Amino acid sequence: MEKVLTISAIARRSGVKASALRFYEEKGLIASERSNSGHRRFPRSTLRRIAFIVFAQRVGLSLEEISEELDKLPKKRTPTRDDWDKLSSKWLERIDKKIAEMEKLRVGLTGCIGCGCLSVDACKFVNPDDRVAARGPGPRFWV
Amino acid sequence: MEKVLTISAIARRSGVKASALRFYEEKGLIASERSNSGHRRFPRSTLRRIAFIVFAQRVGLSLEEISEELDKLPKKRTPTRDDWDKLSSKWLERIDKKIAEMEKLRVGLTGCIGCGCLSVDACKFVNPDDRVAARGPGPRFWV
DNA sequence: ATGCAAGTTAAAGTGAACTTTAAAAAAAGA
DNA sequence: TCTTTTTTTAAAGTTCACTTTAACTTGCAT
Repeated sequence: MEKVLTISAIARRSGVKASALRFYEEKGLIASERSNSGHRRFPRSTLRRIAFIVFAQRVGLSLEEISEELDKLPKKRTPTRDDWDKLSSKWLERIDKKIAEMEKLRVGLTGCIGCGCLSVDACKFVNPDDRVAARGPGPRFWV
Repeated sequence: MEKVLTISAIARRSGVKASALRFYEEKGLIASERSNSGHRRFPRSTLRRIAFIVFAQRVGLSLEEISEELDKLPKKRTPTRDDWDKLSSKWLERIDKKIAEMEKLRVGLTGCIGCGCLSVDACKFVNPDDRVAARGPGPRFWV
């Protein structure tokens, strides 16, 4: 069991492509030392970090948000299970919020089918006020 | 109450920007006649169509999927409430699937906190097999 | 020694869903 | 009539999360 891992070893064990790992490093989400020849050497703890990233993405966090979360981990020592647990607690909120939103859509949909109100004027689920405002250019996401 | 609406009227009533409406028309999601001078004139039924689009997006359908759904509407006559209801039934499935996925993440998260297994090797929620394969370049989405 | 796999970088490309820009024409209000 | 607002088009720009490409250097096995 090696102490450090190459990029392909990390990729194989995490299921995240090497190109994505380089991208994450560029964004500061993970870090590596270099071998004499300049090749990346990742500490084993990187695997847990990547697990966090992947899970957080599924929960709906953007890489920027994930980055902010990861910045809360202690820098001087290897994060303990407790450190990780603290970050994850935020996910429950997020997950519950997502579930709640879907439930709301579900109720809205049933309601709209029931009353036939699927129109911009009447249906509060398609109402502008109910949607998030676009921030800047690019795709608009409906939280 | 006018029979046809200008693009700004549609934008105001739907909360969807004129630029997005033009984009939707380009993609064939909505259609318009033209005035003598070449200005768009949308039939009132466009509002309902846009309501459908916005709602469907919140449920998680892509514009392409939405386009396919809209193509199922009758072309010869104005769609009835029944026509719309048929399309919406697909949403319930989709919503329930989304809710189920979040519940799964929730259970997984609780489990991972409980057993401290948030690692790539042990946790089935961050396991590669559990994730969708990337199809082509671009962002990867975890269904 | 030779050859191939694996690693490096910077820069450009990708896909979705739009937005912005620019230049010109038409409609509406004072 | 004059001015302001609205609308038109085509083309280029934007964001996110990566991937691909190209040109090169290293590592490892034969």
